[in-house]
Amino acid sequence: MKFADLGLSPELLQAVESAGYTEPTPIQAEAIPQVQMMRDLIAIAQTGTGKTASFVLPMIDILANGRRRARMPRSLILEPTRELAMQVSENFEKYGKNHDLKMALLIGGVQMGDQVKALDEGVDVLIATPGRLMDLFERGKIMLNGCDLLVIDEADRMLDMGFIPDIEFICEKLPTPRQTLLFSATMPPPIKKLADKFLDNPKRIEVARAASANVNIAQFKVEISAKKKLDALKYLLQVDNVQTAMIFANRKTTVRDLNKSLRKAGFRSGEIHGDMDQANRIAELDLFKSGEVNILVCSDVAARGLDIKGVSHVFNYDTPWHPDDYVHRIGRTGRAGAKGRAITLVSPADAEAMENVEKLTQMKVPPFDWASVSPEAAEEAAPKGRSSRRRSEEREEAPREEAREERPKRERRPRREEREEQEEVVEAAPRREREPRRERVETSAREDRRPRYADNDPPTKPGEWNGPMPGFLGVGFN
DNA sequence: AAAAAAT
Repeated sequence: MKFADLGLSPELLQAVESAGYTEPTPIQAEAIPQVQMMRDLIAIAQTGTGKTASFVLPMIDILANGRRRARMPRSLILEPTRELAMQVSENFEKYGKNHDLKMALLIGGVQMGDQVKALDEGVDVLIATPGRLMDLFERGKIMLNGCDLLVIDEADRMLDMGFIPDIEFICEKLPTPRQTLLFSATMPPPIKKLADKFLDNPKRIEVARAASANVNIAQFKVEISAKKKLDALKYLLQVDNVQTAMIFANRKTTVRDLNKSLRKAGFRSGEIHGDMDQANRIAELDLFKSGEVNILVCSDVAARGLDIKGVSHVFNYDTPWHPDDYVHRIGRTGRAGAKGRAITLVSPADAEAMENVEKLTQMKVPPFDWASVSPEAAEEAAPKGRSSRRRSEEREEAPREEAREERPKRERRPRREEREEQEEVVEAAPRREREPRRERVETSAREDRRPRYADNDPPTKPGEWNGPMPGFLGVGFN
């Protein structure tokens, strides 16, 4: 099957080809003909399956016929987050470059002026997050009665975020008959209900089982105490051939603190979470995409759908509360057939969440194989000032005492305490020692952002390895 | 328990 077999217009095919694609993904091959036939569609698909192009491509051809009118958009795409909306608009630009189509990106956190101006001039497609769309609608800036093609993307995520009432409100303002396409990774009952109410005899397609993890992603866990997570992470960032990594944490405060610590330690890291203003979110994402920053510390704002090329690693600094999010997070790597690695730091507080992840994915995540670390890399990354031999002796003799000595004396506010301890560890390493590592990461990131072990890395299987992790990290939860 | 989304 080739894109050329799908009955897309020559202009569109040219754009697809110049973007470097010749073969549609399974969801594209299934969905595109349905959209072309103007059928309603329920597509159950994970992100990273080529879902976006499966509606963007046929929409471009549909919208090529007909004319836009002021304030009356002809089609609407709803996205749960601003970043996803931006990404879809980039897709429209890429694939619509040979067409005279106008779009408006309606998201919060940015000035309304340009959005209103675009609406006044008339657009073919609106790409929006619900909040800003509702806002503009209530201000009388948009008429939705000419909008007879609707895409609800990431419907289950919209549900999680409490957008269903907004979506129902919007659907009621749209004309009938119209064509409605609904994309969702899962089909919880409220989404089913939404589909029954607003879709007409939809064709249902399903490409990958929900929560099935990509075989190109090698997954590992590191069981470790909460206070050693930072050390373990910094160590892994150096010894696991990390080119480009996204590091997820459960809390925005953790994201901030972690990025600070990593930068202090000389890593080129950035951060993204929902408390940052939109300009900063965009700027950080751009730095990461350009490679200027090769480590992005993120909240779950970045867990779903973001398609960034060449992410070699996903780290879960915390195990996500909701097991679905685990699948989404690790799906930021191993994209488009590339191999990726996903490493989750599991403290006792994370243990239950990890069990839920393993239940959901029906797979045991194997322990990280410390024996796979090359001795040179291990030596370079280990804390300075002690020989590796001495470290292993310490591990045998008195790991707990050592940990206790370093601990600040306050006992009553454990969260503060943990943070202070992290800072201390960072300060302990002499500045001079950190420089070479920085150089090394920079050059490798510029040359090739994809992981190097593409061929010899085995897919994840329940691991047999039960050996020790480096002495300074201790073993297991201790 | 968190995060996201309009101001």
